[in-house]
Amino acid sequence: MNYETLLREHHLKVTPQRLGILSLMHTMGHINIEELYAQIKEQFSSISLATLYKNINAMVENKLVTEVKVPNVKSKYEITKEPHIHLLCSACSEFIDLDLDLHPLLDAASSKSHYELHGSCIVLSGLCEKCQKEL
Amino acid sequence: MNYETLLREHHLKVTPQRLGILSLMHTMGHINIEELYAQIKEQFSSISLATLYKNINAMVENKLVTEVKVPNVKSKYEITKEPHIHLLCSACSEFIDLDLDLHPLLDAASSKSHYELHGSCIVLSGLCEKCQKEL
DNA sequence: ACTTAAAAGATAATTATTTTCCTTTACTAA
DNA sequence: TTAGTAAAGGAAAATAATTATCTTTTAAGT
Repeated sequence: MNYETLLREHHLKVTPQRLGILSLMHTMGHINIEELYAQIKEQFSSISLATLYKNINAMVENKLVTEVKVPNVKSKYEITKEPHIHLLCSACSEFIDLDLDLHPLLDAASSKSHYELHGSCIVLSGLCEKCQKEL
Repeated sequence: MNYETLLREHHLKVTPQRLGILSLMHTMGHINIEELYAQIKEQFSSISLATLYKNINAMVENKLVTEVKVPNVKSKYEITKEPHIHLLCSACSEFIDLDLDLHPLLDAASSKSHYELHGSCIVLSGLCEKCQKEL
């Protein structure tokens, strides 16, 4: 993925900090501000938290980045991709992404057999494969 | 609805403040802390915001109340009911509730013809009937 | 290179939420 | 019904999260 053109396409100036943020977001998948700040500081030791917020906000406004809000977990951010479902593992708080063609999943959710509906939001909580095995 | 038994069933002490909160939540539907505080103060002029938070949190933990988190809008709370979809009107920020049998809606969302997918969360944004007509 | 608008960084300010501590109240069981 | 107790309420302070302000630096077009 070319982050430089990605920024340009979204009418955002290209800066080293922004390239770093996008690169991290890409490799880490869903990431929250805290984690992102800890990581980015290894590259840009003097980066300000305000800068991070300003950039994230700018990117979210331009829909380059998407904010994922779910109950009990800090907002996570990801580079915008095709519409999809975030299945939240209730054990390790990792997301598993599923595409929108989720009819069997929805059925499972409403019957509460395998997946638990987390709150009344349609974001579903369940155990990821990793955690499933550890039970 | 009997709020007293509702509280007892969820192992929460019955207090006038809690009855007031539940009553407001029931009549107002989805409501955020700010609105709730403004309303509840008319009944309990000396109620503390901390009390409100403590009660909401207790009720959410006991799943008596559900928190609905969506992008760009303050968290709203509702008395827990059957799993359902919150369709957020992008004009007036009201919710329209839909049951989980939403296959045609999902199709519409993914084709982006009628409903707009809001972020990557499956909570959908669109115009409610009221706003739809005003366009 | 020069110019300019925007971004970065530091810090302060705001806003949102939680904690603390003391008083009051709901519930239990005698 | 009332005495005891654990929990709830209220006020204020503390903490956490986010945004605004201001000055310096930098990206990008001429």
